[in-house]
Amino acid sequence: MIERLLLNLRARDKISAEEESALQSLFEGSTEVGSKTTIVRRGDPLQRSILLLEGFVYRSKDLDDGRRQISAIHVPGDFLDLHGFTLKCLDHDVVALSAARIAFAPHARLHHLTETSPHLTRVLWSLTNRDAARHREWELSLGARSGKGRIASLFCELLLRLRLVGLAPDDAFDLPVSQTELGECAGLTNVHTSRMLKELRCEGVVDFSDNRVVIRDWNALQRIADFDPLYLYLD
Amino acid sequence: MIERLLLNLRARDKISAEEESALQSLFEGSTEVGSKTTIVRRGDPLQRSILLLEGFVYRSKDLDDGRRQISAIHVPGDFLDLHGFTLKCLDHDVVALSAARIAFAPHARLHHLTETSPHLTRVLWSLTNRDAARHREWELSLGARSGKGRIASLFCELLLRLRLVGLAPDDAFDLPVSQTELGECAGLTNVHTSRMLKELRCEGVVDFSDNRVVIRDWNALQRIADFDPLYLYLD
DNA sequence: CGTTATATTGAAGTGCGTCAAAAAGTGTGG
DNA sequence: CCACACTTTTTGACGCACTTCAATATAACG
Repeated sequence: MIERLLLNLRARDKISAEEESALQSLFEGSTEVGSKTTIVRRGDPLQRSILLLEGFVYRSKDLDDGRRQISAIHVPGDFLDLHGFTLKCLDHDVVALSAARIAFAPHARLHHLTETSPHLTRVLWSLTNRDAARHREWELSLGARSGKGRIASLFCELLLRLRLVGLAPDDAFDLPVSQTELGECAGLTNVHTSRMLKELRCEGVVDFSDNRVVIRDWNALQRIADFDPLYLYLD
Repeated sequence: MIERLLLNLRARDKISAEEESALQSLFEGSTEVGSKTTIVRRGDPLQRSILLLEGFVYRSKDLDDGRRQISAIHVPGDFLDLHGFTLKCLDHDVVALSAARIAFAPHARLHHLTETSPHLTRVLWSLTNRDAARHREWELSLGARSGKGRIASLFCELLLRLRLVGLAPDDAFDLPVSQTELGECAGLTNVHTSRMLKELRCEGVVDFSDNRVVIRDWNALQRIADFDPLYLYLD
């Protein structure tokens, strides 16, 4: 069940067999949620953290004028709200992009883990720090990259993250987002997102259609994004 | 020496007297660094984390075309690179905005702390999670707020953070940044930053000049920013 | 087969960038 | 104290990336 989480963790740290089973026992049974379900609501008190097993999920924040910003996209093997363990509530919503399967880690068990395994505590801490690193890269995108560059950068990031958990064996992967949602990641309107995707497609760089990203020219995509994977801490 | 750090921590958690001295003993002697000094360079291997005692510091990332994005501003009492303890190196630079005084926490001591105090470990973990929450809010700013709103939002955030550590007793505070640097926080050019500041000044909302922010109409500033302090987790 | 989401395209508007020059401030050495 | 160089701020004119509005097309679905 936690294989993909382990792939994530082992990209940076050694996890022993005993530690693996300690992690395993963090979780109680898994659940299915439907597409567009709000999994965690901003401000709600939290008693558990959630691991994404299958499907795609985003974090988002809203402004009063109706504008919305997606601040992260989560792929299988990601914790959705591990930061909620120390923060007690979230400053943002967590919403399913697609149908998803999730597992719960009660905060009491996480607490017990921090009391008994300093190493695993550091490993989980590190996971939330990698979340933050991706937030910083998105700040760079939103503040400094062109529209096309933001989309290219997002595709580069997702390819590497999905490849790590075995969901992008060749240079292609499923991505169940509408162009509107993609625009909400990139700080663009759906209209402009559509235009930028068309350009990327016509230039033979990347093709996004039918909820699937097919990368045709990885070097060109990285160049357009000015992509440097250091921030993903995948070694 | 760590009074301001403690103010930060105690905004969310109880810290006992023994814990206070455990935190105290994390640090070895303090140092002065000059304005514009790069304190930590992206990619460098790290053996210690740094606490900001006095002065202002930012985190920044660059693109090849010369554009730069500041992803965070740090105020006294902030850890600059506590995330470096688990990440081993940073994905961004850490640079002094003004002359600054810093103290060092060797990673060996942080490691020891995680082995001996689960509670303090969770408390420090929480600090990095609050960093990430600010990153998310900046993503919202950069992706969805207008130029004026981004600047207003930044001023709102800094007021509350500085007030917490006693550096904004009334609705005003020192902020040693140029308009170019302010623009690099907000994803704006120095020219447009200047125009937005002029508007805010002429509307009687906030006055930024001589490296000092004077808030004239706190309600209007919050309204322009669509500011909600939940993400600062100050309770 | 209609009904509703999503994607595409066009035309026009605007917030912000770019370029350039002037004005104001800051520091240095004489 | 002034003279000088340098940085920062301000202002104007113009251009462009992206938005807005609106219509059409395409796909998804009961």
